[in-house]
Amino acid sequence: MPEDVSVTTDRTAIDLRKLLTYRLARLNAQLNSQAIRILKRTIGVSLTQWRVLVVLDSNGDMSSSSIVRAASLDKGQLSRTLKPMMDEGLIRSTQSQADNRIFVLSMTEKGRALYDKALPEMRARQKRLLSQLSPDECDLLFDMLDKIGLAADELDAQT
Amino acid sequence: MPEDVSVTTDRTAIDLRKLLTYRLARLNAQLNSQAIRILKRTIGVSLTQWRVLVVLDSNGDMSSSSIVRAASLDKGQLSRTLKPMMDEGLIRSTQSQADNRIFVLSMTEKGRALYDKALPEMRARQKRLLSQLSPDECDLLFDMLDKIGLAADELDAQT
DNA sequence: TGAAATTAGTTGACAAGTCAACATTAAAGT
DNA sequence: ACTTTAATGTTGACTTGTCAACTAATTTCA
Repeated sequence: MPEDVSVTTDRTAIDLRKLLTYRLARLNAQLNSQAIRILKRTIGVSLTQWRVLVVLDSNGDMSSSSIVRAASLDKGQLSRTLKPMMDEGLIRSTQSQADNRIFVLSMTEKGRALYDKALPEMRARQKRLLSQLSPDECDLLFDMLDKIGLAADELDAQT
Repeated sequence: MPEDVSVTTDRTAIDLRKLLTYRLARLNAQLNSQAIRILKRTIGVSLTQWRVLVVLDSNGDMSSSSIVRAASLDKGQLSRTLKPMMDEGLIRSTQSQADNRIFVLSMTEKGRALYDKALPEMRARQKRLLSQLSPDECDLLFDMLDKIGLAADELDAQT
């Protein structure tokens, strides 16, 4: 393996690793690709498709726009995600009688079967990822993520 | 504002908010778009371009592949990122005499000027994002991010 | 030395994420 | 009632991220 070609002495990546946003981006990319790999292998759905199923399972039948709000997805992205899911019979859409703009989405039996098939591994993974943290640390982590998000909101508000 | 159309009672987003990977994805997206907005407004560079400048500043002149390693970027993505930066004179590339495959990249005066212009706001932002955390909590946060990343590595290794 | 393996960097192909325009329908305000 | 405003969901355009193929240069090692 050849030496890194650095004109200065090598302070490699020290600074970057102290940058919160960079660290989060890296970790997120790592976790994303892991989830994508697992989902592809076990039930052949995309991560976004999986998140739709999670939302439908935890919130019950709901409209596109409700999913957009619940999962903070882009509505265009969601619209395009749903199409193949309906084609493959994972979800079903029924137009609301009360509001003709709205289509209520629900999991089909096939959708639920796939969901249930991948759920154990996905749950185990979440647990495993947090396994090196004490329950207290875990709570604190979620707290801190909240605080950081709020701090970001405030920054936006000021500008 | 119309009511959410949910057939079941509304357990909205409770489950999703407890999912680590989902939370990280959300926060990351939020921070990303904030950084992109700031960089566009202040000096008109993309986030990836900015990260290249950060790496070059902290590590000194270095090759593409060193940047790839330091910042965990895709080498294709980096190659395409560098092109417009050279066109606009933010960085300069010199072929290594020792190894003809390697082009050593360095910031130009113009590149450094832009970097210095945005740096205060970007630094202030990082600080601000962490301002609601005590120094201890902050250290713990980085620790936990490390642990989660390692746990993910182990999961990958087992499969 | 010289064949095989490795590395640097570019390019193409494609998936995922973001933003804005649009038609349709419903809600709000006068 | 009716004009204005806002919400739903689809689509197009564009950016970013990811993976793999490829050429050229270098290293490894028999």
